[in-house]
Amino acid sequence: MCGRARCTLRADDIPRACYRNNSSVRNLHMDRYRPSYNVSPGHHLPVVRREQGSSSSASAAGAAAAASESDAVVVHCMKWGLIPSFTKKSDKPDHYKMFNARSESISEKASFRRLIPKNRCLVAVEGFYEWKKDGQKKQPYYIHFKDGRPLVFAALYDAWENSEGEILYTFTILTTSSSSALQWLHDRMPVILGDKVSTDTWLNGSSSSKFDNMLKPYEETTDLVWYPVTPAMGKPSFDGPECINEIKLKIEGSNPITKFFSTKAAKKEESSNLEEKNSCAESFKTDPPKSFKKEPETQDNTAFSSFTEKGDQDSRSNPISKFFSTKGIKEEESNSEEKKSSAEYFMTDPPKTKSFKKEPDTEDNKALSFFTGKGDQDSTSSVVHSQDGPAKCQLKRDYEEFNADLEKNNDETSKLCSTPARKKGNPKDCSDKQPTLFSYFGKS
DNA sequence: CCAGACGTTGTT
DNA sequence: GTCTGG
DNA sequence: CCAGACGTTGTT
DNA sequence: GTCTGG
Repeated sequence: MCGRARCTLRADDIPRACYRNNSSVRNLHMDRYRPSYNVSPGHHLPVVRREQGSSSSASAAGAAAAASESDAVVVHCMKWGLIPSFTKKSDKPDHYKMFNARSESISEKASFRRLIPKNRCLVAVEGFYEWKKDGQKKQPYYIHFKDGRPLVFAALYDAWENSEGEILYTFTILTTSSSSALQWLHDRMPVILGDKVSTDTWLNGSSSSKFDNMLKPYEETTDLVWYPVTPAMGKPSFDGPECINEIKLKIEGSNPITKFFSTKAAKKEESSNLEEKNSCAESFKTDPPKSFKKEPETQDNTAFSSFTEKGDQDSRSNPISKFFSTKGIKEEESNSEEKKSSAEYFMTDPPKTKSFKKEPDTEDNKALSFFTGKGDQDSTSSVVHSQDGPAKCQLKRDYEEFNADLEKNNDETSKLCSTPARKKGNPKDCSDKQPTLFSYFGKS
């Protein structure tokens, strides 16, 4: 499923995130956008949809753009949680009813089928959250791309006129079965479109035969990663960078001896687990050894400071054993060496923890500070750092610089902007396996 | 014909 | 709006 | 999705 | 457990 996400992207970065590199872009209702580390249904998010009015007038000022109408898109801020247009005006909109749409059945469901021809859109986010159940306990994980590039979800939107005559735009995110790598966490995941071709196919209203084969679990096992985060973010009002701070999971057994053995067992198991390929694995792969040899980091707790509450940190009950139960596929041997140490770096937390806490909605200024992507970028890329070493570090730097440039050049062109064409290799190559900045910024 | 539904997730 | 059920 | 409430009478 | 609220 997908019921919670992080979107702190700058408005200006959204078209690019959705591979709309050349098209002219118009913004709509973007003043309603509030970047957040904890977005849930009922909140606004920017989506990218085709400029729908008759194609002709699209270029309000698109002189220079000269983009073909067919390429014109709108970054339109809508509420997450579909409210079909046929909803009775008297009804109170329930955004939690249809915040997801099973991709396998959108062509059969009355509420979604009607949207397929002309109401497709894309949703870009930095990552999303998924809860792993452990009996009564639920441990949230943050899932994102290793290189920090935004995820692009396939979505459908609709417009509904409420009793006050206002038109409410809402959208639903398509889901599919989980990739083999994420199966252990959850059986459903959002449909992730990983390259320009697929986003084009989805946006351009191609027939079912064309798109149904891309509404599939994202299986590029090397670029999606994850790690456990504070259970405190389960509270919808808990917002800020601390939502994505990696935490350590506590081992269940209290007996040291038990711990010892379970840890060993864990290492063995993990290493052979398929999950291992994803840096995700490192989250727990490294945990057992860490908690074993080191102290639990009280730092975690400090991260919570922003949200009063009591000891949410009791997440310690998370049994490592749960990982063993995963039906991972056996594969390679352990190489936990480097990965292990890597996890250590994660704990360095994002700078602006303080500024964000509480009242994330206050004003745009605050939001803008996030757009710069300075602080939070670190935590995200830490994974990159640890996993892939120098090479990826470079990427990260490039990415940041790129963003910096963007900020300088595009800040004032939010209304209508067209990005210069950047000829690059075909996007498909890049998006596979080892996504690079080229794959992200490149265009066909 | 009219009336009523139109959804997903998770859990059991 | 559109489809299903009665 | 998760979090949090889950109630009435009577009095001020 | 179940429903409401965010």
